[in-house]
Amino acid sequence: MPTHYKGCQEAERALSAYINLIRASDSLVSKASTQLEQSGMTLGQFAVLEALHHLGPMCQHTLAKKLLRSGGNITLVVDNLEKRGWVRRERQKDDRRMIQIHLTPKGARLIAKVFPEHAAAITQIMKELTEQEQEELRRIAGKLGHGAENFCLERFKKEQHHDSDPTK
Amino acid sequence: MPTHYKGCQEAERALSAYINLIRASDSLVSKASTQLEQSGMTLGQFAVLEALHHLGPMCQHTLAKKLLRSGGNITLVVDNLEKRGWVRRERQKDDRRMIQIHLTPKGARLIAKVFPEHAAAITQIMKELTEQEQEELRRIAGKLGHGAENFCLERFKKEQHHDSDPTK
DNA sequence: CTTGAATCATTCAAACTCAAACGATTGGAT
DNA sequence: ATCCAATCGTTTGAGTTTGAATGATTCAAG
Repeated sequence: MPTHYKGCQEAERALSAYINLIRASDSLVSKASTQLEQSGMTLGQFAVLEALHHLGPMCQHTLAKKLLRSGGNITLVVDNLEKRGWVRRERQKDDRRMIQIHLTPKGARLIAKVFPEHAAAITQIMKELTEQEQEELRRIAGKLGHGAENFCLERFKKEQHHDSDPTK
Repeated sequence: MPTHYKGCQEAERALSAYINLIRASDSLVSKASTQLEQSGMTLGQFAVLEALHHLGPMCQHTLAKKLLRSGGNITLVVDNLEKRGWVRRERQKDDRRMIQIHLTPKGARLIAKVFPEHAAAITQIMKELTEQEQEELRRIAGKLGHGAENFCLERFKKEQHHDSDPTK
């Protein structure tokens, strides 16, 4: 019996989980991106629109933290969203360093239509797992991505359970 | 009670799992990349070296399929690995369309040193989960990334348990 | 043998991402 | 009031990835 048998088992278990996790994520991101392309938007653009939709206007720095992206990245995504007329920049009066990003009516209509579609697509894909497996996946993956707050879900629940009023 | 309550619950469960999965994956990839940077290589470069290390020489097309990357991407990664003297291209005689990628002795020494380090780092990160959680994660994520074969793990196990002979 | 489809690698343009450098603005310390 | 550090958004350069176009090679059908 090799002296390092236990370490072996441990590494096997960890690496198996690691690889399967990343492959599953890649697979899902790929499917989600394809689905969103039909609506003419990027996954990154969707993420920004969704954050604004569920959390209201916010500055780019906050967006970057929420979405775990670099500031430069947010600048680019917001640029593209602005070109399409889905968001607008609004310099804050009290602190002119910040720029609040607002959904335009056009952008609000779009995300209000696309989000349920996207949610339905994800829900459909997740049907490959049982309810218990989904719960377990949520719990276990949550432990690994610890810093991550489920910001969008919090609001999503409220919105669905007792229709939140859209008047900011 | 809203009529769509059940669909709601379903979507909540699916989206929670989806988001946590992607965040966990991002977090792990980020940590893994940082760890590999110390060895002076990219995650993509590591993946290619690791595949060659555990599966032996293969052509770029096979690499692309194994690693779920585009052909153009593999060309670039192999270019960079070749510049560093870690792999060499060898045109096949029987089918001159294919180019087999071989580890150079230098590359073989490198991956033989780096892989255990990287495996140890992943193992360490995964300690945030219990053994049972790792098993569950492997199983559940495996269902989602279904097309994905655990090619490297298969060989990794053999190698560790009864030192496979390196003579191709 | 010749033609045409299929396979494989390369190249190129486009998009996305990050990190670092930069300029503008703010707020606190002196 | 002035200076200095911190914060915020933008720009730039480098790296990664994809998909489409291209060229080389193989194989099978006629």
